[in-house]
Amino acid sequence: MARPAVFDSEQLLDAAVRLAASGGPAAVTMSAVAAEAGASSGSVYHRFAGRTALLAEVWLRTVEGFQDGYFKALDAGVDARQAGCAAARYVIAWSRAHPEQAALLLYGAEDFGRAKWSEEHVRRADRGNQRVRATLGSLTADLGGEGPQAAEQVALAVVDLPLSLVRRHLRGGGRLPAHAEDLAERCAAALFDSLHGP
Amino acid sequence: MARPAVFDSEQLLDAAVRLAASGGPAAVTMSAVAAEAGASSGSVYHRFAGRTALLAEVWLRTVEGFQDGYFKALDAGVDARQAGCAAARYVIAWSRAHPEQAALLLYGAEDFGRAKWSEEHVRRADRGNQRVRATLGSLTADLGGEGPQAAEQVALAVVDLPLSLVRRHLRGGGRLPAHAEDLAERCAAALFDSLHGP
DNA sequence: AGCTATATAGAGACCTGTCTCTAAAATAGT
DNA sequence: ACTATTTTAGAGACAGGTCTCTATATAGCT
Repeated sequence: MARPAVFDSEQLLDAAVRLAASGGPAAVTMSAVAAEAGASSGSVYHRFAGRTALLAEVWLRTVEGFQDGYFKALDAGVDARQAGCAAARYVIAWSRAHPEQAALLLYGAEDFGRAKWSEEHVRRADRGNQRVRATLGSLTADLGGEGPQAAEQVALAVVDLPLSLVRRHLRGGGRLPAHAEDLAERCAAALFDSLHGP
Repeated sequence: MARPAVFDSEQLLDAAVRLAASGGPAAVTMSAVAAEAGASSGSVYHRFAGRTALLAEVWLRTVEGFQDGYFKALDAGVDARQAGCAAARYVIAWSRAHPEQAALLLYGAEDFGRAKWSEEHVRRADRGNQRVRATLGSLTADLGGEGPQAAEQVALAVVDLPLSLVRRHLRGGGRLPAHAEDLAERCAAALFDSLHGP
């Protein structure tokens, strides 16, 4: 009943991911995305209300894709310590499997223009953040940690520290070494143990 | 013998720091710096060859300013463990004292256009990186760590982890809480101890 | 006062990116 | 074939940034 689409949103977002991975959020312009996907600028504007919306979509799709597996990894372990270690490993494994998307994750929502996002996009971002906060809060409790400092230490162990490891290797075009998962897990475990230890 | 300068490079770089802190490297445009410093664009071009050079200078001045105290902190301790802890604390303390410059440090040289820098600027950056690598290498050895994984773990403890803590609080406009130094030191110590421990 | 060396002001050419708008293309159902 | 609907192509107005260039200002020295 109508002309079939040649370019769908996913294709254009894929192009945006490639651009952001190699040149940062600033490289994601409407015309660059069009060129990267082999489309015209009109096609990009047909799918996205403007650059602000495109940046929000590419960020949210990436973060939500990452979080999907992240929560599964956290649920898998038999005890809290194993769950936390699995989460730390997952950050590395996912980044190894999706290096371009991982490069996106090393930026923040602010770098993708969060200040200009629509309410709907902000809500989607907040929902994800809220879910992470809640999950890490109960992980902290299960690990025997108490107070905001303990929660922060756990967040560092299972989010920031693995991401730092990714940043250290992906910035500069390299790949993640084979031992990265082990290193992330060892560091996370050390931080878990120091929650009560001496 | 000549007209005295109204705007010197430092003033303009200070303006660039303020812009980068609030809007990221993308906000550091020649005209924005001129406006922020109350100068004309001509004055900015008189001091810097172009936007590429300005970005390189503001990044390098910030990093080198940070590293000055960082090396001193690493030298101060009586043993390697204390030196490492002092370094971790220093990252937090410096960021607390210089929140705008700290916001810069959360980006990378790539975000400041490293790919387009002059050879001279690249050399300056490499020199600093090299010095950090060497210092952390001997710190790792003094801590009894062996191999590239140990060096990486030490770097995570005394550079990336404290910076993650800073990122976690400064992104979103907040301030560093009072306990941040203690938290950074505790985490660093835990990572040092897991170098040999079980 | 005139000269020289340096600094600033700001106009304007050029480029790139955003976004709007119109025309054309393509398909399923009638 | 015709129509309704959706999609694409791409021209062009507009905004903002980079960089060049010229005119002007200000100090010390003679």
